[in-house]
Amino acid sequence: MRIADVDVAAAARLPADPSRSAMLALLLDGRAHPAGALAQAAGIGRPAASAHLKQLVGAGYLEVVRQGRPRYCRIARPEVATALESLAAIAPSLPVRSLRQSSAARLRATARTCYDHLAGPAGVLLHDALRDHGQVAEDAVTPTGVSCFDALGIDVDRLRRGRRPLLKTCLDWTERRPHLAGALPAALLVAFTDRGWTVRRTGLDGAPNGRQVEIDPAGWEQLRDWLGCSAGCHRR
Amino acid sequence: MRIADVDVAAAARLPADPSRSAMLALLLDGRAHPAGALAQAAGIGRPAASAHLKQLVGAGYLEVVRQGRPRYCRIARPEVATALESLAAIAPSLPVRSLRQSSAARLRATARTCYDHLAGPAGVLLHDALRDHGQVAEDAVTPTGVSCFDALGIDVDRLRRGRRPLLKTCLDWTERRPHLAGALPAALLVAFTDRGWTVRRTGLDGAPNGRQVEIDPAGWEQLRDWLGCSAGCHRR
DNA sequence: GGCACGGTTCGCCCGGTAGCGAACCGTGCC
DNA sequence: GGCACGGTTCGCTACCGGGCGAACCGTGCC
Repeated sequence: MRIADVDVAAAARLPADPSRSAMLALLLDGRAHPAGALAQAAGIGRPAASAHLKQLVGAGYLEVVRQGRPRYCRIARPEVATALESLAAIAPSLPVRSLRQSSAARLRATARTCYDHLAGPAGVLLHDALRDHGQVAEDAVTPTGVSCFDALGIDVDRLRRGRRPLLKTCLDWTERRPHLAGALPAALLVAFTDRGWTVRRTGLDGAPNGRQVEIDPAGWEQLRDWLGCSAGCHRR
Repeated sequence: MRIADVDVAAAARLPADPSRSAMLALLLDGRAHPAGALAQAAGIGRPAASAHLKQLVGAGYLEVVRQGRPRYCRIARPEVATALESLAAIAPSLPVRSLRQSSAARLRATARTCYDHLAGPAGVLLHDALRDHGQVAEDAVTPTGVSCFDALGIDVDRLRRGRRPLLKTCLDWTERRPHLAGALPAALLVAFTDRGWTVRRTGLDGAPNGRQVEIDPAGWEQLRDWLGCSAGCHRR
């Protein structure tokens, strides 16, 4: 491949836009993100983000994975990541970096919600702990689990009577590992929030979507304590 | 260096323009080129090329070397070349490639003129041969050289009486090695052209600058024969 | 000194394109 | 079926930025 035979300008045009490069920078973690999150990261509206993603997918930079309702995008080929990183090597440093922005990024890294239940690292940790300690087995709640959740004020039998599935395994696209969805995880998030372990946010950029969850260090410790306690429930 | 801390969009903006990427592609040979040649390669006017080069130099992509009147530009850091090559790896192939364009590139690679004398690979070859074989020594023509050039119909003594320096060593920026400039090399180019070894072109893009020189394979062979003959002049 | 040439600056035009709001669509949930 | 939500399409506006012509500048040559 000779440099004169390819259209370098076309390749550079896509990351040359600040909105697209912000999306790509977020996607450089190798994980898949929904279009809405990418729009939020770029600071633009959904229509604009949709147009950008259309271009990026059309150029073969990104690929789309369907997982439930939303569309998840991730970097399609390692060459794309390589090109972005080599561009970063000659890129000037960003002049200012707001505290709000950096704290938002840190927040996003530790906890988020998937609709109405805990996802992200905390969601995966919850999934692993409940499965390891026997409260959950094969997408079902075990008898030990019922009593353990009852201690948090959750009536598993009542949830089981509802139309919503009690428990589903959902692949977490920010962690690429499974977390738990369904009526029980939703109730667990409510229980965690009631106890102040997790706090609903109004949105990273002030938008009132209320889908973000904050776990401060103290809450994180208490949540992990409960997960350890749940192990005790099992042994008991 | 974290990807979120640098302005990837700013880095990609420069090669995203077709004119700039054409210049950069030409400069990827690692050699220095004058601004006019870069404008020609990009197919734009001098003012536009000047503005582009100003941006590329300001961003640290290129550096400027002064050599006589014109300004020569070359890639400043290897990281820039790396970034361009990694962009080329994900770039789409150019749809069409005109025969005229490719033949022009091939032509530029083998021969060109520096104002009125032979430069490029042929100019360097000429410099090396004349110096090796004793027609030229220390920017002066030797007695053996005088008789040898006389065989081509060149009156060295007459040239010596002119105001223009007979011989100067000039660093060839496309070869990064010295070639010969001055009244004698200019007369040599005329002699070569009279014999049909070299042919003046009207310009790569049809512009009537008449500065480009073509050497077809037959002419190249004859020129090399004469350079070998000039060695005989020395031994004689 | 005069000329020629490469390069630069300035002012203007114009095309490409990102952005938004509004409306629409499809899907999952209840 | 109805609702809610994520995503898309459409139409429009506005801005950024590249291109040119004209004029100017500096330098090398004669």
